[in-house]
Amino acid sequence: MMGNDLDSITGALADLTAPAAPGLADRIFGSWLAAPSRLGAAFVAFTGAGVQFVRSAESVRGDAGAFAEAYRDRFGRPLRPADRAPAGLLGALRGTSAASLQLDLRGLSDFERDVLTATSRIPAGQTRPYGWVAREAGRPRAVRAVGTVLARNPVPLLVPCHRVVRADGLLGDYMFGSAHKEQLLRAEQGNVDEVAALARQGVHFVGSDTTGVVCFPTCPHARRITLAHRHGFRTVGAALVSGYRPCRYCRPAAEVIPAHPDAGSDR
DNA sequence: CCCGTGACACTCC
DNA sequence: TGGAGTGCCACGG
Repeated sequence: MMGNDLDSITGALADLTAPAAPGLADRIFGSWLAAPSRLGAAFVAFTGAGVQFVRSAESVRGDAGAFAEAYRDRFGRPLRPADRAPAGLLGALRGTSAASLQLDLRGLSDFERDVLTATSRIPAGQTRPYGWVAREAGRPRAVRAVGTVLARNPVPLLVPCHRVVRADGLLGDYMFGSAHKEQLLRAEQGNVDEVAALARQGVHFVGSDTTGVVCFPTCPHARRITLAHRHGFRTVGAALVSGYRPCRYCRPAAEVIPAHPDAGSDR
């Protein structure tokens, strides 16, 4: 923690000089600062309710003005320099402590929030396909819409959209470029090369014949299956047919298989 | 309100 | 086997 007496004093003074409700100031402007992240310097905008907007400095050519302009385009308010960072922000940007950081996601649609929430549940170093996020968000067929939402993720790095990948094993696109997507996954100890090698063989799921559980290849359970007991599958269905059940941790398939054959002629 | 637009997925040759 | 074609859904103009 970085608290000290000076911080306490200046914080108390700020409270005295700014007696208005924080919600009022939030309606007039947002606060911004620059901070180190796993993608180099990053610009961060926030309100009293939490972090609202994050962009790598590189993506705006290191121009804080361009960042503020992008913020204004999106949130309709100007930015003002902050004197201190929200609790937990620096650790979260660094990827060391992802917990206890408040996000201000007001203004997003329910669908967008659900997509970001599902995405934030993907552990570091692991990946899930877009279809998985769609299912976890409660709209199993809104796969393309998930991509649209993530392309506009207001808080990349904090909501780890770089962990959402294509079902065919390719990493897919990324707001800051797919090279950075790969870089982030490697930094998180993701088994990027192993997954790619499996995908080239048509394997997208891995099961253990001792536990009868089938996982995504990035699942920690999958990664500790010894070679002798490891079986690859192209689809979850193929694994189920072989008597495997989906891992309850990485959930490569819905617990209850929907399988409503004729649901096309509704309404 | 219709239409075009995607960080996708699945099916066929 | 992989690339084109088609289906998909949420949004914005």
